[in-house]
Amino acid sequence: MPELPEVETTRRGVAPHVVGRSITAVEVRERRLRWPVPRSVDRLAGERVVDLSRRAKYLLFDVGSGTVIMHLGMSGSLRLVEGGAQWRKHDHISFHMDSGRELRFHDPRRFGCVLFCKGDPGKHRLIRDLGPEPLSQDFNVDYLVERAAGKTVAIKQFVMNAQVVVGVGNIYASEALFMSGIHPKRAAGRVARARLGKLVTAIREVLGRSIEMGGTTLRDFLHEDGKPGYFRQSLRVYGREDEACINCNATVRRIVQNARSSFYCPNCQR
DNA sequence: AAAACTACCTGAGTGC
DNA sequence: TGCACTCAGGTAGTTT
Repeated sequence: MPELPEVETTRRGVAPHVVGRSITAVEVRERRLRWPVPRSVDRLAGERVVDLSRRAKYLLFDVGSGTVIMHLGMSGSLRLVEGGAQWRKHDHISFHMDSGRELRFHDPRRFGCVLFCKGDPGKHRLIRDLGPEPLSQDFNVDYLVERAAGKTVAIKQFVMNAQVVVGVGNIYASEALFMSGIHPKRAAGRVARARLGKLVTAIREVLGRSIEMGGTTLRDFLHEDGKPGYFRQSLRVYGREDEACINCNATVRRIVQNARSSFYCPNCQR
């Protein structure tokens, strides 16, 4: 369940080991990810990784001739291993680097993807219609007010819509709505401007703080093992059904929206 | 056009 | 101990 902070943490952890290095070989052992891994990925041997950036939860490996577009889905992870290291169950792809190490793509549920895009990745179908990055200046109250106007969709689903803003997954949506005192079922168009402002701040804060925590607990990605879980301990409502609200002591509730659990305080969130 | 629903997948957890 | 079952969740694509 990598949310945006984990993807960013992964990017920062992996970048020093791949940017500026050449790929010497690519091994694809399991092609059946969200979409089949194209043969163009196998042919990346000899390419140099010029940059590793992120757009939404997509990792973008700029290799000069194009861009590897990677998504970790629900259960994906990247790990650097010594050359020739044992393949683990669910290791699907290995990028051999000229450092002698290998970058392994691991994804038990195979919801992730590894694609190759020639030309501008910003024009790729997966990228082109995405909303602003939550930590950018483009994501602000004026923008959100404009997008929410007249919308009857629940605010929770609205903020999880990647065409509105990227990187707000199920957990952070619950957290941000709690922090801004908005009921998850409230129609997006019926949230007052001031509270949309609070929501912008809350999303920024919760994502920003998690990225910082990821930074401080950053594994070295050479001996990565297990889940970081660096936000688990600081969740305010998510997963706390039937427990006392940390603000008012009322009982935290869980409802299901679009087949996703939403946690909220019926007293603090209206 | 917008909203609702479906498919994809495996590991963890639960109940019998 | 083991089987059968449910749940979790990102997101593109399809249906209503």
